[in-house]
Amino acid sequence: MKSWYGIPVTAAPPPDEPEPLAELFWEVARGLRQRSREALEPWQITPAQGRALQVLLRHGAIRLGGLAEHLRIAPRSATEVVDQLAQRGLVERRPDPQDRRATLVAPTAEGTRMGAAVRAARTAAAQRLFGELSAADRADLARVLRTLASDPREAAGPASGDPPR
Amino acid sequence: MKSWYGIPVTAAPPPDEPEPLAELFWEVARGLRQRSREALEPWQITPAQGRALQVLLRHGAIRLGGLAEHLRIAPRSATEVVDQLAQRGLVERRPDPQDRRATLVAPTAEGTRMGAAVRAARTAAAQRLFGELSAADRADLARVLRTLASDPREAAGPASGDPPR
DNA sequence: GAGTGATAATGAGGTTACCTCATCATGAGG
DNA sequence: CCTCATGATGAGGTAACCTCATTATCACTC
Repeated sequence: MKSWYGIPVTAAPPPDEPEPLAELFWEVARGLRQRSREALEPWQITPAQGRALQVLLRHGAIRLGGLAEHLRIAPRSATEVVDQLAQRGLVERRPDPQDRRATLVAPTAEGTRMGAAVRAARTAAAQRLFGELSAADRADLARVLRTLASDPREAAGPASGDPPR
Repeated sequence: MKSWYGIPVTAAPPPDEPEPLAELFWEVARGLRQRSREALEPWQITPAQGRALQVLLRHGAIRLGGLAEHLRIAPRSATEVVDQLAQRGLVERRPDPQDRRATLVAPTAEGTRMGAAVRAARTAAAQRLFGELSAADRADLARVLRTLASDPREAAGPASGDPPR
Protein backbone atom coordinates (compact mmCIF):
# COMPACT_ATOMS: atom_id res chain seq x y z
CA MET A 1 0.00 0.00 0.00
CA LYS A 2 0.92 3.59 0.00
CA SER A 3 2.86 4.21 3.12
CA TRP A 4 6.45 4.96 3.65
CA TYR A 5 8.31 3.92 6.78
CA GLY A 6 5.24 4.76 8.81
CA ILE A 7 4.55 8.02 7.09
CA PRO A 8 1.06 7.93 5.66
CA VAL A 9 0.92 8.88 2.05
CA THR A 10 -2.52 10.36 2.09
CA ALA A 11 -3.78 12.84 4.64
CA ALA A 12 -7.42 13.01 5.48
CA PRO A 13 -8.95 16.38 4.62
CA PRO A 14 -11.20 17.42 7.47
CA PRO A 15 -14.58 18.83 6.47
CA ASP A 16 -13.84 22.52 6.70
CA GLU A 17 -16.04 25.23 5.42
CA PRO A 18 -14.32 28.55 4.84
CA GLU A 19 -11.15 26.96 3.57
CA PRO A 20 -12.42 25.89 0.16
CA LEU A 21 -13.84 29.39 -0.24
CA ALA A 22 -10.35 30.83 0.06
CA GLU A 23 -8.93 28.18 -2.22
CA LEU A 24 -11.60 28.88 -4.75
CA PHE A 25 -10.87 32.55 -4.48
CA TRP A 26 -7.18 32.03 -5.15
CA GLU A 27 -7.85 29.81 -8.08
CA VAL A 28 -9.99 32.47 -9.68
CA ALA A 29 -7.29 35.00 -8.88
CA ARG A 30 -4.81 32.81 -10.69
CA GLY A 31 -7.00 32.71 -13.75
CA LEU A 32 -7.51 36.44 -13.71
CA ARG A 33 -3.83 37.13 -13.26
CA GLN A 34 -3.03 34.76 -16.09
CA ARG A 35 -5.40 36.55 -18.43
CA SER A 36 -4.07 39.91 -17.36
CA ARG A 37 -0.55 38.80 -18.04
CA GLU A 38 -1.47 37.61 -21.49
CA ALA A 39 -3.27 40.87 -22.09
CA LEU A 40 -0.24 43.06 -21.49
CA GLU A 41 2.14 40.77 -23.26
CA PRO A 42 1.94 42.60 -26.61
CA TRP A 43 3.20 45.75 -24.93
CA GLN A 44 6.18 44.10 -23.30
CA ILE A 45 5.30 45.81 -20.08
CA THR A 46 5.72 44.25 -16.67
CA PRO A 47 2.82 44.21 -14.22
CA ALA A 48 4.57 46.69 -11.96
CA GLN A 49 5.12 49.08 -14.83
CA GLY A 50 1.52 48.68 -15.88
CA ARG A 51 0.23 49.50 -12.43
CA ALA A 52 2.42 52.56 -12.16
CA LEU A 53 1.35 53.77 -15.57
CA GLN A 54 -2.30 53.40 -14.62
CA VAL A 55 -1.80 55.50 -11.51
CA LEU A 56 -0.06 58.14 -13.57
CA LEU A 57 -2.87 58.22 -16.09
CA ARG A 58 -5.37 58.72 -13.34
CA HIS A 59 -3.48 61.32 -11.38
CA GLY A 60 -1.31 63.07 -13.92
CA ALA A 61 1.90 64.59 -12.66
CA ILE A 62 2.57 63.49 -9.11
CA ARG A 63 5.58 63.24 -6.87
CA LEU A 64 7.54 60.08 -6.78
CA GLY A 65 6.57 59.60 -3.17
CA GLY A 66 2.94 60.11 -4.03
CA LEU A 67 3.18 57.47 -6.68
CA ALA A 68 4.71 55.13 -4.11
CA GLU A 69 1.80 55.76 -1.79
CA HIS A 70 -0.76 55.00 -4.44
CA LEU A 71 1.06 51.81 -5.35
CA ARG A 72 1.57 50.97 -1.68
CA ILE A 73 5.28 50.41 -2.17
CA ALA A 74 8.37 52.02 -0.67
CA PRO A 75 9.50 55.28 -2.27
CA ARG A 76 12.74 53.63 -3.26
CA SER A 77 10.84 51.05 -5.24
CA ALA A 78 8.87 53.76 -7.01
CA THR A 79 12.17 55.29 -8.10
CA GLU A 80 12.94 51.98 -9.75
CA VAL A 81 9.74 51.57 -11.70
CA VAL A 82 9.88 55.21 -12.77
CA ASP A 83 13.43 54.60 -14.00
CA GLN A 84 12.16 51.77 -16.15
CA LEU A 85 9.24 53.72 -17.54
CA ALA A 86 11.40 56.77 -18.18
CA GLN A 87 13.94 54.68 -20.00
CA ARG A 88 11.21 53.56 -22.34
CA GLY A 89 10.04 57.10 -22.86
CA LEU A 90 6.68 56.51 -21.22
CA VAL A 91 7.08 58.96 -18.35
CA GLU A 92 9.07 62.10 -17.67
CA ARG A 93 10.65 63.46 -14.53
CA ARG A 94 10.36 67.19 -13.90
CA PRO A 95 11.38 69.26 -10.92
CA ASP A 96 8.58 70.14 -8.57
CA PRO A 97 8.35 73.93 -8.60
CA GLN A 98 7.06 73.95 -5.02
CA ASP A 99 9.83 71.86 -3.55
CA ARG A 100 13.23 71.49 -5.08
CA ARG A 101 13.85 68.21 -3.28
CA ALA A 102 10.94 66.58 -5.03
CA THR A 103 10.51 65.39 -8.59
CA LEU A 104 7.25 65.17 -10.40
CA VAL A 105 6.54 62.22 -12.63
CA ALA A 106 4.16 62.58 -15.55
CA PRO A 107 3.29 60.33 -18.46
CA THR A 108 4.56 61.37 -21.87
CA ALA A 109 2.25 61.43 -24.88
CA GLU A 110 3.34 57.93 -25.74
CA GLY A 111 2.94 56.84 -22.15
CA THR A 112 -0.58 58.13 -22.12
CA ARG A 113 -1.35 56.35 -25.35
CA MET A 114 0.13 53.06 -24.20
CA GLY A 115 -1.42 53.35 -20.78
CA ALA A 116 -4.84 53.70 -22.34
CA ALA A 117 -4.22 50.72 -24.59
CA VAL A 118 -3.03 48.62 -21.67
CA ARG A 119 -6.05 49.59 -19.69
CA ALA A 120 -8.31 48.61 -22.54
CA ALA A 121 -6.57 45.28 -22.92
CA ARG A 122 -6.86 44.57 -19.25
CA THR A 123 -10.51 45.50 -19.27
CA ALA A 124 -11.03 43.13 -22.16
CA ALA A 125 -9.21 40.38 -20.28
CA ALA A 126 -11.44 40.84 -17.28
CA GLN A 127 -14.40 40.90 -19.61
CA ARG A 128 -13.38 37.55 -21.02
CA LEU A 129 -13.54 36.08 -17.54
CA PHE A 130 -16.38 37.92 -15.86
CA GLY A 131 -18.33 38.23 -19.06
CA GLU A 132 -19.16 34.57 -18.87
CA LEU A 133 -21.26 35.19 -15.81
CA SER A 134 -24.89 36.11 -15.98
CA ALA A 135 -25.73 39.68 -15.07
CA ALA A 136 -27.25 38.43 -11.84
CA ASP A 137 -24.10 36.53 -10.94
CA ARG A 138 -21.99 39.58 -11.67
CA ALA A 139 -24.23 41.62 -9.44
CA ASP A 140 -23.96 39.05 -6.66
CA LEU A 141 -20.22 38.93 -7.01
CA ALA A 142 -19.88 42.69 -6.97
CA ARG A 143 -22.10 42.98 -3.93
CA VAL A 144 -20.23 40.37 -1.93
CA LEU A 145 -16.81 41.62 -2.96
CA ARG A 146 -17.80 45.13 -2.01
CA THR A 147 -18.72 43.87 1.42
CA LEU A 148 -15.42 42.07 1.76
CA ALA A 149 -13.34 44.95 0.44
CA SER A 150 -14.67 47.52 2.85
CA ASP A 151 -14.31 45.90 6.19
CA PRO A 152 -10.69 45.94 7.33
CA ARG A 153 -9.82 47.60 10.59
CA GLU A 154 -7.75 50.19 8.81
CA ALA A 155 -10.37 51.36 6.39
CA ALA A 156 -8.74 54.74 5.79
CA GLY A 157 -6.05 53.52 3.50
CA PRO A 158 -3.64 55.77 1.66
CA ALA A 159 -4.94 54.55 -1.65
CA SER A 160 -8.00 56.66 -2.14
CA GLY A 161 -8.13 60.30 -1.44
CA ASP A 162 -5.38 62.83 -1.59
CA PRO A 163 -3.86 63.25 1.83
CA PRO A 164 -3.70 66.97 2.62
CA ARG A 165 -0.18 68.18 2.58
CA MET B 1 -32.03 54.06 -9.19
CA LYS B 2 -29.59 53.66 -6.36
CA SER B 3 -30.42 50.01 -6.22
CA TRP B 4 -28.06 48.45 -3.77
CA TYR B 5 -28.99 45.00 -4.78
CA GLY B 6 -27.08 45.35 -8.00
CA ILE B 7 -24.23 47.31 -9.30
CA PRO B 8 -25.24 50.60 -10.86
CA VAL B 9 -26.71 48.83 -13.81
CA THR B 10 -27.67 50.41 -17.02
CA ALA B 11 -30.03 48.29 -19.04
CA ALA B 12 -27.51 47.20 -21.65
CA PRO B 13 -24.23 45.55 -20.68
CA PRO B 14 -21.57 48.15 -21.49
CA PRO B 15 -17.92 47.14 -21.45
CA ASP B 16 -17.40 49.54 -18.55
CA GLU B 17 -18.82 46.97 -16.24
CA PRO B 18 -16.28 44.23 -15.60
CA GLU B 19 -13.40 46.57 -14.88
CA PRO B 20 -14.42 47.68 -11.38
CA LEU B 21 -15.28 44.05 -10.73
CA ALA B 22 -11.66 43.10 -11.34
CA GLU B 23 -10.43 45.95 -9.20
CA LEU B 24 -12.76 44.93 -6.43
CA PHE B 25 -11.54 41.40 -6.76
CA TRP B 26 -7.91 42.39 -6.40
CA GLU B 27 -8.64 44.53 -3.42
CA VAL B 28 -10.26 41.61 -1.65
CA ALA B 29 -7.32 39.46 -2.70
CA ARG B 30 -5.01 41.97 -1.09
CA GLY B 31 -6.93 41.79 2.14
CA LEU B 32 -6.94 38.04 2.14
CA ARG B 33 -3.24 37.84 1.37
CA GLN B 34 -2.52 40.30 4.14
CA ARG B 35 -4.45 38.24 6.67
CA SER B 36 -2.78 35.08 5.48
CA ARG B 37 0.62 36.65 5.85
CA GLU B 38 -0.16 37.72 9.38
CA ALA B 39 -1.47 34.26 10.12
CA LEU B 40 1.75 32.47 9.26
CA GLU B 41 3.97 35.06 10.82
CA PRO B 42 4.32 33.21 14.15
CA TRP B 43 5.81 30.24 12.32
CA GLN B 44 8.39 32.26 10.44
CA ILE B 45 7.47 30.43 7.31
CA THR B 46 7.43 32.00 3.87
CA PRO B 47 4.36 31.69 1.67
CA ALA B 48 6.20 29.44 -0.75
CA GLN B 49 7.28 27.14 2.05
CA GLY B 50 3.77 27.09 3.42
CA ARG B 51 2.29 26.13 0.08
CA ALA B 52 4.82 23.34 -0.40
CA LEU B 53 4.21 22.03 3.09
CA GLN B 54 0.47 21.95 2.46
CA VAL B 55 0.96 19.93 -0.69
CA LEU B 56 3.18 17.52 1.20
CA LEU B 57 0.63 17.12 3.96
CA ARG B 58 -2.03 16.32 1.44
CA HIS B 59 -0.01 13.99 -0.71
CA GLY B 60 2.53 12.51 1.61
CA ALA B 61 5.80 11.37 0.09
CA ILE B 62 6.05 12.50 -3.50
CA ARG B 63 8.80 13.09 -5.98
CA LEU B 64 10.35 16.46 -6.23
CA GLY B 65 9.03 16.80 -9.74
CA GLY B 66 5.57 15.88 -8.59
CA LEU B 67 5.71 18.54 -5.94
CA ALA B 68 6.71 21.03 -8.62
CA GLU B 69 3.71 20.04 -10.70
CA HIS B 70 1.31 20.48 -7.82
CA LEU B 71 2.80 23.87 -7.05
CA ARG B 72 2.87 24.76 -10.75
CA ILE B 73 6.50 25.77 -10.59
CA ALA B 74 9.63 24.54 -12.35
CA PRO B 75 11.30 21.45 -10.85
CA ARG B 76 14.39 23.48 -10.14
CA SER B 77 12.35 25.83 -8.00
CA ALA B 78 10.89 22.93 -6.08
CA THR B 79 14.42 21.82 -5.27
CA GLU B 80 14.92 25.20 -3.69
CA VAL B 81 11.88 25.23 -1.47
CA VAL B 82 12.56 21.65 -0.42
CA ASP B 83 16.11 22.70 0.50
CA GLN B 84 14.67 25.37 2.76
CA LEU B 85 12.16 23.06 4.39
CA ALA B 86 14.73 20.30 4.81
CA GLN B 87 17.16 22.71 6.43
CA ARG B 88 14.49 23.50 8.99
CA GLY B 89 13.82 19.84 9.59
CA LEU B 90 10.29 20.00 8.26
CA VAL B 91 10.74 17.61 5.36
CA GLU B 92 13.04 14.73 4.49
CA ARG B 93 14.51 13.57 1.22
CA ARG B 94 14.64 9.84 0.54
CA PRO B 95 15.67 7.86 -2.48
CA ASP B 96 12.80 6.61 -4.58
CA PRO B 97 13.08 2.83 -4.57
CA GLN B 98 11.48 2.65 -8.00
CA ASP B 99 13.83 5.07 -9.70
CA ARG B 100 17.26 5.88 -8.45
CA ARG B 101 17.31 9.18 -10.27
CA ALA B 102 14.32 10.42 -8.32
CA THR B 103 14.03 11.79 -4.80
CA LEU B 104 10.99 11.44 -2.64
CA VAL B 105 10.11 14.26 -0.31
CA ALA B 106 8.06 13.64 2.80
CA PRO B 107 7.16 15.79 5.78
CA THR B 108 8.86 14.92 9.06
CA ALA B 109 6.86 14.58 12.25
CA GLU B 110 7.57 18.20 13.02
CA GLY B 111 6.73 19.22 9.50
CA THR B 112 3.40 17.49 9.76
CA ARG B 113 2.70 19.18 13.06
CA MET B 114 3.66 22.62 11.80
CA GLY B 115 1.86 22.12 8.53
CA ALA B 116 -1.33 21.34 10.37
CA ALA B 117 -0.90 24.38 12.58
CA VAL B 118 -0.24 26.61 9.59
CA ARG B 119 -3.27 25.24 7.85
CA ALA B 120 -5.39 25.92 10.90
CA ALA B 121 -4.08 29.45 11.16
CA ARG B 122 -4.76 30.10 7.53
CA THR B 123 -8.23 28.70 7.82
CA ALA B 124 -8.82 30.98 10.77
CA ALA B 125 -7.55 33.94 8.78
CA ALA B 126 -9.92 33.16 5.94
CA GLN B 127 -12.66 32.71 8.50
CA ARG B 128 -11.99 36.18 9.86
CA LEU B 129 -12.63 37.60 6.43
CA PHE B 130 -15.33 35.40 4.98
CA GLY B 131 -16.96 34.88 8.33
CA GLU B 132 -18.27 38.40 8.21
CA LEU B 133 -20.52 37.47 5.36
CA SER B 134 -23.97 36.07 5.82
CA ALA B 135 -24.39 32.42 4.99
CA ALA B 136 -26.33 33.44 1.91
CA ASP B 137 -23.54 35.71 0.75
CA ARG B 138 -20.99 32.99 1.29
CA ALA B 139 -23.10 30.63 -0.75
CA ASP B 140 -23.44 33.19 -3.54
CA LEU B 141 -19.73 33.82 -3.50
CA ALA B 142 -18.91 30.14 -3.60
CA ARG B 143 -21.29 29.55 -6.44
CA VAL B 144 -19.98 32.39 -8.58
CA LEU B 145 -16.35 31.61 -7.84
CA ARG B 146 -16.92 28.01 -8.72
CA THR B 147 -18.30 29.10 -12.06
CA LEU B 148 -15.30 31.32 -12.67
CA ALA B 149 -12.77 28.75 -11.54
CA SER B 150 -13.97 26.02 -13.82
CA ASP B 151 -14.04 27.65 -17.18
CA PRO B 152 -10.47 27.99 -18.50
CA ARG B 153 -9.69 26.29 -21.76
CA GLU B 154 -6.91 24.32 -20.13
CA ALA B 155 -8.85 22.58 -17.43
CA ALA B 156 -6.12 20.13 -16.39
CA GLY B 157 -6.30 20.82 -12.70
CA PRO B 158 -3.78 19.45 -10.20
CA ALA B 159 -6.28 17.85 -7.88
CA SER B 160 -8.14 15.46 -10.11
CA GLY B 161 -6.23 14.63 -13.21
CA ASP B 162 -2.82 13.26 -12.49
CA PRO B 163 -1.46 11.86 -15.70
CA PRO B 164 -0.59 8.16 -15.30
CA ARG B 165 3.06 7.41 -15.14
C1' DG C 1 20.88 84.06 9.46
C1' DA C 2 22.95 79.97 11.32
C1' DG C 3 21.86 75.75 13.23
C1' DT C 4 18.64 71.73 13.81
C1' DG C 5 15.73 68.22 12.58
C1' DA C 6 12.48 66.43 9.10
C1' DT C 7 11.69 65.10 4.34
C1' DA C 8 12.44 63.76 -1.01
C1' DA C 9 14.82 61.12 -3.88
C1' DT C 10 18.38 57.90 -4.71
C1' DG C 11 22.89 54.76 -4.20
C1' DA C 12 24.16 50.42 -2.30
C1' DG C 13 23.05 46.11 -1.19
C1' DG C 14 19.75 42.35 0.24
C1' DT C 15 15.62 39.05 -0.19
C1' DT C 16 12.01 36.11 -2.17
C1' DA C 17 10.38 33.41 -5.50
C1' DC C 18 10.61 32.40 -9.48
C1' DC C 19 13.07 31.22 -14.20
C1' DT C 20 16.42 28.83 -18.00
C1' DC C 21 20.28 26.18 -19.36
C1' DA C 22 23.94 22.83 -18.55
C1' DT C 23 25.38 18.70 -16.16
C1' DC C 24 25.23 14.17 -14.23
C1' DA C 25 23.26 9.88 -12.98
C1' DT C 26 20.04 6.74 -14.17
C1' DG C 27 16.32 4.39 -16.81
C1' DA C 28 14.25 2.37 -21.05
C1' DG C 29 14.11 0.74 -25.73
C1' DG C 30 16.06 -0.85 -30.08
C1' DC D 1 25.66 -1.82 -25.86
C1' DC D 2 24.30 2.48 -27.30
C1' DT D 3 21.43 6.13 -27.58
C1' DC D 4 17.88 9.03 -25.99
C1' DA D 5 14.83 10.57 -22.38
C1' DT D 6 14.25 11.88 -17.67
C1' DG D 7 15.01 13.42 -12.44
C1' DA D 8 17.44 16.31 -9.73
C1' DT D 9 20.59 19.89 -9.21
C1' DG D 10 24.65 23.57 -10.10
C1' DA D 11 25.19 28.01 -12.12
C1' DG D 12 23.44 32.12 -13.14
C1' DG D 13 19.60 35.43 -14.09
C1' DT D 14 15.22 38.42 -13.35
C1' DA D 15 11.29 41.04 -11.29
C1' DA D 16 9.73 43.36 -7.68
C1' DC D 17 10.10 44.31 -3.69
C1' DC D 18 12.79 45.77 0.82
C1' DT D 19 16.13 48.55 4.35
C1' DC D 20 19.77 51.66 5.37
C1' DA D 21 22.79 55.45 4.32
C1' DT D 22 23.52 59.74 1.77
C1' DT D 23 22.59 64.22 -0.23
C1' DA D 24 19.89 68.17 -1.12
C1' DT D 25 16.50 70.90 0.42
C1' DC D 26 12.92 72.60 3.44
C1' DA D 27 10.76 74.42 7.76
C1' DC D 28 11.63 76.13 12.01
C1' DT D 29 13.90 77.87 16.08
C1' DC D 30 17.02 80.72 18.42
